[in-house]
Amino acid sequence: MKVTIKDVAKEAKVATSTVSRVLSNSPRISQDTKDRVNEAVRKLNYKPNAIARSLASKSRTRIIGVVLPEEASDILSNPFFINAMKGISECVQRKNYYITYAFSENKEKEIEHIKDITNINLVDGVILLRVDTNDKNIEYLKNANFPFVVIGRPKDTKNTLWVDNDNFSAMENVVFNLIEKGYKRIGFVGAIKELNMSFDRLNGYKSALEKNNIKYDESIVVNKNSFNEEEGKEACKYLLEKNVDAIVTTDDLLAFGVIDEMNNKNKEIAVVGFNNNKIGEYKTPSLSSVDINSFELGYKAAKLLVDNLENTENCKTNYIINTNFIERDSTKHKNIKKTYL
Amino acid sequence: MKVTIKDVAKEAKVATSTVSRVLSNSPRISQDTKDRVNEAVRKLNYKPNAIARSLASKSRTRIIGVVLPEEASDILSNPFFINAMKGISECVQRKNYYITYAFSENKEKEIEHIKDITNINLVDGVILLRVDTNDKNIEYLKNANFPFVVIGRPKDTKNTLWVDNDNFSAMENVVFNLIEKGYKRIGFVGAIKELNMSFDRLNGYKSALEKNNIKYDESIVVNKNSFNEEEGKEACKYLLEKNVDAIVTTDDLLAFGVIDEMNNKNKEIAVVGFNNNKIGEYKTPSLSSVDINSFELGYKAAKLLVDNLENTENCKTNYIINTNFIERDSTKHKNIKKTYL
DNA sequence: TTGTATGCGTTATCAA
DNA sequence: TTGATAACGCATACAA
Repeated sequence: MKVTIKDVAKEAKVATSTVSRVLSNSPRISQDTKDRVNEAVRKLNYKPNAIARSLASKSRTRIIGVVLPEEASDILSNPFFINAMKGISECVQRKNYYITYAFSENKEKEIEHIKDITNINLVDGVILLRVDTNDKNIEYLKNANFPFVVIGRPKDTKNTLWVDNDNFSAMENVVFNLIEKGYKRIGFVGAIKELNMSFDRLNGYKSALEKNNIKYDESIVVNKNSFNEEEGKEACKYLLEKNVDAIVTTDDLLAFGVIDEMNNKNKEIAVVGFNNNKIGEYKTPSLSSVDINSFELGYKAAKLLVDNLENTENCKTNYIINTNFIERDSTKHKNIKKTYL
Repeated sequence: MKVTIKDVAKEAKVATSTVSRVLSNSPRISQDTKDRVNEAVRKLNYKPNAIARSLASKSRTRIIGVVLPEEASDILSNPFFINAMKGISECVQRKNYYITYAFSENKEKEIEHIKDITNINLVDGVILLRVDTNDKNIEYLKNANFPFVVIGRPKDTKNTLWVDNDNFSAMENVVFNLIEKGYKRIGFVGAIKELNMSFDRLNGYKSALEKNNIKYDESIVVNKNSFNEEEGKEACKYLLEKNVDAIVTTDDLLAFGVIDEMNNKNKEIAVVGFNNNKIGEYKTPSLSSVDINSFELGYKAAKLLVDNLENTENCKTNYIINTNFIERDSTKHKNIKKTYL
């Protein structure tokens, strides 16, 4: 039979409430009883029942729900998700919390799952790994007044907990870099405009051009419907006809397609991706990419949520995570000369 | 305020116990009250509190603990883990269960985590994603008499729930295939002998040789300490000196290293990996690999556990999952002629 | 500083 | 077929 707080109380010859207080480090307690109780705890190998504890303390389960977005294919090939989850896991363990998660087939199942885990009081808070411009999940959680944090910049930045890269600057920086290297006509390939991330990266692109007195040319900006190689190929085919000498993308998968098509057509242009996917190292040429520090994004998201859960006042409400531009062969062409500048 | 069973009882003008019975589909209940209660449930949008329910029903939380093994690097590059988790997630959702997991830094933290989640009654059962020949986790769970299932073949196959590929046959099949193609001298590269998987695959290799009257040569069997490219390179360097014309490995990461070294030395031998890592498609030559159906492994593991949790009698105690040998360029050499046979 | 009593939201037991 | 009421294991307000 499981050993309960009653057994410990009996063993230490105190009341259960005293045991409870010792375990929660209540200040008003004598060293003597503290020792006796701890001794009994050790002797009986007592572990508090998490469920009962949650119930008594008003449904604090110390469980965080992680919502994985529905794009199944992404999860496989995009290192963001797995790294973000590692970051979440790391933080959560430090704080003695737990994670629950589920893969959802589609957006409906996704929100059903959120409704489920929040309604039945399974989780204390929720982490959303992605945000749409018009995010139903956020809307629901806000309405239900349920604690949550999003990775990505939400519409309402003031009343939401969020963690994000500075996607604007990250892309601006990439384009600056290319311009410095001498690239003249830089195409843009994005996907899923609805994501704020897409929006920000496009604006970073525009800004870099503007600051370098290059006219923004809508005809070399392509927006696709999803992040995959096929879409990248199509975009590249189109852009090569427009005589670009470089293509920046908002995701490595798009960039992979771009590289394939470029090789196919025997062209040599600069290509940049986002997320620093491992596969990029194996491409020919190896792909230059922006590392978004997924681990850190996850870690800080979890931290933000837990801090706010435990400390209702004066907590931070967001973090901005640094990005790193990892340069590889796809942006190192010898035929481009600095003297062009 | 949250709506509880009391509110529903009041609304439907019945006792809380009646509401509870309706919700759990108790047979002895009149259609009339059933309707009234269901109506009240809908009207108030009542959702039972999972925590309270767990407590009252003797700590059945409907949460399954998934234990990710400590090799951090693996988790990133080995599609097995993420696919297995998708399988688990899929099954668990169908059965209305939940998952909790944590990444562990090392074996000690791993078992600490298991002790934690089992002791505090957070989970009803545990899924282990990997098994050592002398597995401390299994030992602990068995001793504690806590329900669990392992992916991989445990020592005590009779008293343990387990799901595994037929690793013996999978490797035997690969080697048979190579021999049929005309390869004469096939080297073997494995890692972490302690894993039963390693043991089985090596035996499959031996068996195929034997059945083809090829003498087993220990000098072309290499066992490394971990699954990574560097180890693969070293093994390849060694084996090339032994004049092998093919190398089978127990993991794609090892095979990647083999390919790199082989290209480095400008040799052309056959190479085979395991796990069907996406990156293998991008290698030159693209890597032939054994797909172990990770999704199915995870799915069946979860199914086995839940079935046994709910149905203490006459359940299955293991599943064998099929493998598929995916042939790519690394085993299609034109200079090897069938006539050699 | 410690003990008593009550409640958290269910399910289970026992009567009715 | 239903209703009261006692667990489930712990935390906490209140009393001592």
